Amino acid sequence: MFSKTCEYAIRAVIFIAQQTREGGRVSIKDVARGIDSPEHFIAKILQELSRKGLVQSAKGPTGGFYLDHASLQQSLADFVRAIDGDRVFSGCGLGLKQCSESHPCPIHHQFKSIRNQLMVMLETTQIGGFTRELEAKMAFLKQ
Amino acid sequence: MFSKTCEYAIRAVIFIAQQTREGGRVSIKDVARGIDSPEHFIAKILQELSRKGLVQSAKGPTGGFYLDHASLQQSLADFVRAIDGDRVFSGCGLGLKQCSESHPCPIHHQFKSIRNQLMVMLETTQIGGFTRELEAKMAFLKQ
DNA sequence: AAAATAAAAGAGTTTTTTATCTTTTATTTG
DNA sequence: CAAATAAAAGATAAAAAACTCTTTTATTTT
Repeated sequence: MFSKTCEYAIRAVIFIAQQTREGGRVSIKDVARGIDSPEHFIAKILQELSRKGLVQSAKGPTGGFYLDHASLQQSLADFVRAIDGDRVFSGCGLGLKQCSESHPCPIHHQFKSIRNQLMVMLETTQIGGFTRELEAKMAFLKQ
Repeated sequence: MFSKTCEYAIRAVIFIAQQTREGGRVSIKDVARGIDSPEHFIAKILQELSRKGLVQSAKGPTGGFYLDHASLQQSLADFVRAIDGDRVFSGCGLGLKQCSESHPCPIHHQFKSIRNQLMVMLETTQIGGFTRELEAKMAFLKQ
C-alpha cells in the first residue's frame, strides 16, 4: 500500500507528536528507537519532511524534531503525498497509465470506490490525534 | 497496492479469458501485445501461474495459454494471493510485523475496514467475468 | 572561544523488483 | 522423422527501493 519509507515516516511523525506534546524536542536516535527503524534511514526521511515544512527541527544541544501547531493538524494524507506522491490516491489498480472514467480498466469503478474511502480516511485523520491512544497503550508504534 | 508483477498477471489472465472464450489458445506474444507488457516478463509470470494451476498451457504449434472451467471461476483474490501472497489482505498499514487486534497500530481499525472491502471485492470478482465489457469496449487492458 | 551535541548533506552499498536474453523441452505438422 | 512452433527453464542485467556510513553545518553550553 505505502512504501516502507512512507510507513516509517508516518510512524515517526506520530511518535514525534506524542513525545513532544508538552513542548520539547526528540532526537533521531530516540525516534529510531521509539518506532524500531534504522536510524540513518529515518534521519533521511525526516530531513525531507523537514525541508517540505511538514515537521520542524532544530540543530545543536536541546535540538531535535518537533511539530508546530500547523504540522500537528496535517492529515495522514499530507504525509503520504509528501513521500509517495499521489500514486496511492490516483494510480490505476492494474497499472494502466491512461486509466480513467472514459477509458477504464476492468476494475476501475470497484477500485475507485475503495480508494475513495481510503482517501477520506487519510484526509480526515490528523497526525496529532493519536496521543491519547498511545498513552493508554491502546495503540503501538513498534513490535 | 499490487506489485507490477501482479498487475501484469491480472491483466494477462483477463486477456486470456477474453481471447479464448470460444476455445483456442493464445500465445505469449499475443498476450504481451494485448496488454502492452514486456514479453519475457509476462512469460515468466504465466509460467508461475501455470505451475500453480491457475492458468493452463500447451506447448508446440497450436499451443498457448488458456483457462479451463475451474480457472475461469477463480477470483481476482486467488491470483493476487498466488503472486503477492497475502500481504495485501493482512499486512499492517504501517508495516508492523506484530500488528493485530490486541496489539494494533494507530490506524489498525480504520485500515481493517477498508482492507475488508478490498478483500470482498477481490474475492467476489471472477477473472472470467470481464469478457462482455471488454468486447463492448467499455473496459480496456492497455494504454 | 572550545567542546559537545544534534541535524543536514553527500556519497555509497545492499537488496529487491523489474526486465531481458539464451537454451532446452515438448508438441505438432508436413 | 525433420522442421517448425511455442512454452519452460536458467542465467543475467538494469532500475528502484531500502539502508548505511562519513563529513559538514548549526547551535548550545561551559
